[in-house]
Amino acid sequence: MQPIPAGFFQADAVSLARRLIGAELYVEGVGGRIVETEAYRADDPASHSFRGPSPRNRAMFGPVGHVYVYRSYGLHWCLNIVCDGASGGSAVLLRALEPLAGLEAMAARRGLDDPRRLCAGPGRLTQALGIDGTHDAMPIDAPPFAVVPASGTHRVEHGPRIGITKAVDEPWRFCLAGSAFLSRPLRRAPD
DNA sequence: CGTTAGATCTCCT
DNA sequence: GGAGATCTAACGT
Repeated sequence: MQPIPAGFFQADAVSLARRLIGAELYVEGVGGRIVETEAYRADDPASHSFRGPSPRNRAMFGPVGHVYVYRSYGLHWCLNIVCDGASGGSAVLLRALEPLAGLEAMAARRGLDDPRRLCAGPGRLTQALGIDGTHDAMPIDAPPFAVVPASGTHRVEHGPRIGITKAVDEPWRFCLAGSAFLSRPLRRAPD
């Protein structure tokens, strides 16, 4: 696996969210292709960082290229990559993977074996890869994590984010066009 | 197909 | 006290 280019994560959340589509993510060799992301900017009312640092979100104000892992609705974990470190508070949420390696480990952790449902959603993705709060603030370009940049050509579509109640119209959800591994179909803007 | 309730963490008012 | 970047099972159509 080739290393991540220097400065890969040194970008604003929206451009990194787009660039991560088609890249690959592995944890202890288990993972696959990133097919769905969402951008959360520092000045974004929907972002956990909007009201400043707290014990939970402190990783969002730490080094670029580290992860922010938080507990969602009391029982799920969600994985973000911190970016745009100048002022802090900006990150990309990883929402879905196309499983490529370690399918058996994922199935065991998830309690099901349908590849389409193993990593189709932020909580499912972390469960399948064995990610929890112990990973919070770790660098994503070092073990147990590994990221491989996208290669070749592919089409990226974007639309509104999911599950939020603020800034609902910002089209900062990015998906690999035609992927069968999304958490939900993309709601496209009318022509 | 669709909608709903319940799991119970972290932060804000 | 209540909302939230979620998911699952259960139930109605």
